[in-house]
Amino acid sequence: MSEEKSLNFIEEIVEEDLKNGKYPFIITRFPPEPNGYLHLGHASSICLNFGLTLKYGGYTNLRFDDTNPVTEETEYVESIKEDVKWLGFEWKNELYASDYFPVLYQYAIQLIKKQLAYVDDSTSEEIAALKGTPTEPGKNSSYRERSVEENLHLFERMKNGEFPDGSKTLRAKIDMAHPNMLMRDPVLYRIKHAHHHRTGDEWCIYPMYDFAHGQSDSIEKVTHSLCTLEFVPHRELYDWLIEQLEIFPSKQYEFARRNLTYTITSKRKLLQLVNEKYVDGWDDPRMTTISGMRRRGYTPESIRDFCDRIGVAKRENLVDMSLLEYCVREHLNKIALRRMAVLDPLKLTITNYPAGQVEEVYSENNPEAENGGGTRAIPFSGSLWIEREDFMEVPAKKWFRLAPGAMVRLKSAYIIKCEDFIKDENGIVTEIKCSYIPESKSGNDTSGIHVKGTIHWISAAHAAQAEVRLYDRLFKVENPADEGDFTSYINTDSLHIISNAYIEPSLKTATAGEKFQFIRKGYFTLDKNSTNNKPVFNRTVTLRDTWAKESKK
RNA sequence: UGGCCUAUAGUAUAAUGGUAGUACGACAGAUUUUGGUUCUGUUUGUCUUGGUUCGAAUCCAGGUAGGCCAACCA
Repeated sequence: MSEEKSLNFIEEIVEEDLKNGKYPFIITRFPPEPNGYLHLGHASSICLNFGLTLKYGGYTNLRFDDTNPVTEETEYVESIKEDVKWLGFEWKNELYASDYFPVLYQYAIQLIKKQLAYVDDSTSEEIAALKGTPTEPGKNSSYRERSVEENLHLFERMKNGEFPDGSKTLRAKIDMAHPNMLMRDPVLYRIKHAHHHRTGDEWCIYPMYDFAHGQSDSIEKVTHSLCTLEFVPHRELYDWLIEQLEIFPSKQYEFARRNLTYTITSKRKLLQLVNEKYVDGWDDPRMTTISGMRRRGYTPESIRDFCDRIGVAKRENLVDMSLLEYCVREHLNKIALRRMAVLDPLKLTITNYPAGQVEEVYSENNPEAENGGGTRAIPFSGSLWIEREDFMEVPAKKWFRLAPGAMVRLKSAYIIKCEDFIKDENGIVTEIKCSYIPESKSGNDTSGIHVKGTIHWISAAHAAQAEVRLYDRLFKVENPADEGDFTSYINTDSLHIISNAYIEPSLKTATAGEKFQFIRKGYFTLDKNSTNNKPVFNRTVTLRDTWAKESKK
């Protein structure tokens, strides 16, 4: 069991830093901006950051990067905390970049005094115009050479609320001809007379990401500050600010964000789906948000396993959804209780079963568990519901379910033979008539008959009703974020509601979030929309279906 | 006419100058009272051209392809 798993490039850096004594232990942080719900991409980052300190010793902070009051809300803070906890991780400290506003303000004053920052009266258009382009150098702002005293004075007045939004900024004084656009006198502070979710109206100037993130890392003595690839060009500025401020040298390392086929992992786009009502809220089970996946029936274990399997690297990627499905099936197969549910009912009558007779049959709760996870009693009678798709009037090749004259076993009960079937005037089959073999009862079958097919069923008189929600992929194309308007790729058929499925009686006492395998149909969980009269089940994922493949040939 | 990042089966990820491996997928078979699970097998790969070396996926150089950078977003 001691096989060595190879290290990803970040683990290699950490091991090296630990080995040569650069740090006695490591500190990481997970730094979400509270402007949306967490999604699968964040899960990857969470597993990385927390996983690292769990593995190597140290701790991880949860730090909200709340420097832009206009997009941030307490609701998001709460959902983020819930999701991180649910995924199974514990942060050392709950922190906010906004806690550092006073320190950050002092840092800015330090820069001004070192003549490394200045107050600029340019409009954002003017700043953009002087910025140059990636291939042409920018030009100095005419406010660039203000004196230290004047800058200090103006910056204080900015803080005091003497200027309207957008009228002034504090900029770092670096190099307008720098090949890295981010080094061309980046804006450090902007004026926003906006209410902040934590500091209220205390501040009307707010630091930009670049003047908050690295400094927050440094204040917390974060050793390894992990972020995604689009921040690579920011690293130079990150290091420059830390160096000029002469503060703890946190180091930034970048990894590639994960993309998943047939979905999007962009907070902005997910917000759009919510706002434009393509889905029913952030926790819609079709969303790859953590809360959506939780509601859909995914387990934290399966998500962590997925993140572990896809690993961490620096190249562009588009991970196959089938891997995620594999992970959740693997876990659910071990833990989900087996139950029977008929989603598309067809009446079946056993003609030689004593009229009015009811008996109990026993079925194991989980064949993967020890002793089958125990058994439960299921009422059986001569009048049943079966799945419509389990009968074929003209059987296909290799078909081994019900067909005229064919035999199948009713799961955990008897072997039956199809004797006849009834159609209505439209040619729709309305009822199957079968005979059963009394000696074939599960557990003490003395019939000597072997059948290939086993189907699930529900006794009509004992059936409970449920709503079942079947989900399909939200997008029709593998990479909806690739080009064009992603909303044009939305699969308009991603939710199929079955309002009157039949479920076995034991399912009536299911509790929210409980995991089930509806035999032969897939994994399901009880939705929060359930009522006492009508449970609602979400399909997490189907079972692998080799027959579906076979029948397409 | 810039800077930076990246390139290994269909997908994701190893191999850290010395036998190109693993997982998912696909395909075939065995087992099965779930066409599930489990088990076995098969399949497919180092972007390109040079160079260094006894030996290169790995080091070097030039190409090519993809990505990121011109918010008072993060």
